[in-house]
Amino acid sequence: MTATKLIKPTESELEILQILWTRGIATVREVHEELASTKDVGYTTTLKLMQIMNEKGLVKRDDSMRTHVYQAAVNKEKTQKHLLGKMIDSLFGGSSTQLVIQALGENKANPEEIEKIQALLNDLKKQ
Amino acid sequence: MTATKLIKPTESELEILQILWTRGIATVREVHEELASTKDVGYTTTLKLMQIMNEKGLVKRDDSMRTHVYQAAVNKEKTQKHLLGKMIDSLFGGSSTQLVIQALGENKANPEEIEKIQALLNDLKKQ
DNA sequence: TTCTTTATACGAAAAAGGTCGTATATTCGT
DNA sequence: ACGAATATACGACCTTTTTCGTATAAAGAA
Repeated sequence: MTATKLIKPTESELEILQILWTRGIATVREVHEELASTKDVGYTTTLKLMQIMNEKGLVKRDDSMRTHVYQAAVNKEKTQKHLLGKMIDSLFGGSSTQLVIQALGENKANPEEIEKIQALLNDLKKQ
Repeated sequence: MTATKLIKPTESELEILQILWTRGIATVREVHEELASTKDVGYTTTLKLMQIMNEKGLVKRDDSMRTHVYQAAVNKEKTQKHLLGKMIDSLFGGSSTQLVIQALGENKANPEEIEKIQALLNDLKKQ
């Protein structure tokens, strides 16, 4: 199965993608240790998950060595945008602004990032 | 099972909640017709789903009549915030600002709503 | 009244996700 | 060389979610 576009990663798959996006490349062992520091899970579970992700095309792997080396095969920003879009549709009636308001409402954003958002908004207004 | 707090509704449950949040109250038939306009699903499927949601405490129903009348039992904004928080953690490394930037980046926000967001940001900065 | 339509209840099975045990192969240390 | 450690493959199983068929009761039409 070759993922041409727009697969929705599951929760567990997302955890693994996070790690791969950060590290660039990693072995199953490395991914697993990082996962295991947070939650209680067996090594073969992580292995199996990554094998499935490979079949789905979410990750690529170099299996020329005994220890396979994995990397993400899907783009981080694209994936974020895709999932975000789904959430906007299913939870916010299609209004991204509504989501933004909600996100800003509760959470603590630091001043520096607020500046960044304001600059972005100014750009949007000009168009 | 009485849902005091923080259940994560499934995709399908969210679709139904959407409808109930919009309409206020609705029968299974009404919910089903609205669902069926979008996707291909049987009546008893919708019924079952709503029965389960009732058990979970996601909806309440008045069954004093032969045709039961349902309404959402969970608050819309709370649910949005909850799910949003999960997504921020799992997809944006805990940074709500990152999510906001991503959401604003792609999508078309109308000028009026941009104003609203800017006002909100100004408030945040003052604190 | 009797047939048809429309409700709910309920069980069961299909689908999807996640978990792990076990088999087997390779590498490493001594 | 050989036992221990470490790798992948793979099947099986358990939950949760989604789907629907069938039974049964109430209401409506004729």
